Amino acid sequence: MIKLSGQIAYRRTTVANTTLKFRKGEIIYAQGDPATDWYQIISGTVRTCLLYPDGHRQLTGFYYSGDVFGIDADTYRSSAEAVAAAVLRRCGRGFAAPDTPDEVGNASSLLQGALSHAQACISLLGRRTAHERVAAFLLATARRIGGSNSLRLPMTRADIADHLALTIHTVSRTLSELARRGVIALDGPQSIAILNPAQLRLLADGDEDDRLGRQRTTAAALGGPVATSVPAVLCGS
Amino acid sequence: MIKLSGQIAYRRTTVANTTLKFRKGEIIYAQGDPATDWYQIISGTVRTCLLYPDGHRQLTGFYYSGDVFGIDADTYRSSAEAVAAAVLRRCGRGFAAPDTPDEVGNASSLLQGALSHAQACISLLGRRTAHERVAAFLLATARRIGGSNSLRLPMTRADIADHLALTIHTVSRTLSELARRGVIALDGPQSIAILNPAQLRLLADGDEDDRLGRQRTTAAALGGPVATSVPAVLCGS
DNA sequence: CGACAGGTTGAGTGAGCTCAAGTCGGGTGG
DNA sequence: CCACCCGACTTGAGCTCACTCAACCTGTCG
Repeated sequence: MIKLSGQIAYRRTTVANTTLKFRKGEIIYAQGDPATDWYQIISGTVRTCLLYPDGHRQLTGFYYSGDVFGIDADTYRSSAEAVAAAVLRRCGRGFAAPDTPDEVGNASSLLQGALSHAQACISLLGRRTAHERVAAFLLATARRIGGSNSLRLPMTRADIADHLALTIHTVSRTLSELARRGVIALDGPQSIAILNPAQLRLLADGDEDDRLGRQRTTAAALGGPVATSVPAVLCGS
Repeated sequence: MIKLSGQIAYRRTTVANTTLKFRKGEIIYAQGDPATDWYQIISGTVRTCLLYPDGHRQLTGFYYSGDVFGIDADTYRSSAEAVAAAVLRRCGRGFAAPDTPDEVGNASSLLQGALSHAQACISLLGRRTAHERVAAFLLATARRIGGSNSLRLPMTRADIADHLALTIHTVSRTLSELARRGVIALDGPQSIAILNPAQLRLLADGDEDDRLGRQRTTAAALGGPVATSVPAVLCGS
């Protein structure tokens, strides 16, 4: 087990901050459960997913070492499952109280983090083509867990597909094609090296000029995070 | 509900809570601006949108009378624009401070609301077909601004399309088909009556059995979360 | 070894995109 | 008042990208 040998100066919260272990695939909490606790990942990977009546699921995020998840108001809006074996710290209902200025942060910053995560998910889904989504996903994942340019994906193709609202076939095909084009290299299904980050960024931003002759006004495709000084197009009137 | 600890009890709220008017199409704040204020809608409609480098946009939400928007940590992650003429109350940077227990609520509940909004957006985008998205959008909008079963959409088809990640053509076609099927009635582009809410709900939940002979295993909709055994029956229409 | 889960790849199909008219209504000017 | 324009919307025709169906490969585990 993990020993928290004095790294935290002094813990005064008598709320049980227990350490839990989950095996691959285990459910941490289910959609609809009362949202009593939130969790911080000590090691491993966790996914949160929305389940629909028709059986399909939408993964709303992957969480890695250090991340916090399970921030919900009343009941959990999504379920959480271990993608790979995970060690978690469960923090009992402290999040609703706006103190805990130490450690991971207070209620507002936790919620901000959750909001940020949700908006990242929207960005992924808003991108339209499979190439854009996969490229954006790879970049986001690499930024989070990538050592230099290689990363080991802890999740399956099905997880990626349900995260990007694609099928596993399309995810697999798209990765294969990126590898064929030399943008990435696949060393087994889980191990990916990003050979051409710039190209991948172009793809993620919707620039597909290389694939088709389709010209877009990507002249200013420079990596400005936002800017988009908005040419003429703005909503009329 | 939420306990405020004494240490942050007081903080003067002399910040200007000003009332502002915006004309149709006017920008309230831009993506990337420092997020100093949040807003409450007194009247009118507002949309928030993410802008991508390639020019396309993802509307992350529509906000109506009483709603609050502009909750962001550091800088605005999306821009906000008036869909129709809007009167807003601007609330200066109070949101970062966990007080303001009066009026619309404190920081945590505002953030919860924003999070809830974001997750609704994810649900819309995660659903797959155009029919599902449009049906879900209509239901959500009717729940929010619908008097009984008729509603007047303040936004254009382009707004709806950018919200659902579809084209205006597909939105228009889908609405026309729903009208043709008698699920809704169109009285001009903006005025919609929901004639068959149950049917619309079925469509929104991914049940399209009525449209095609396509059988889904919806009989056991409560089955395993994944499974996908799919007994290859009746799939070749 | 066989069974099975995860992954890849090919062939064919169709939902939604693109391109292209055409309609409708409101505003403006002659 | 009508002619004209323009923006919003609708609708048709064709195409394409991602889904479906299907086969096969690979590695792991009992």
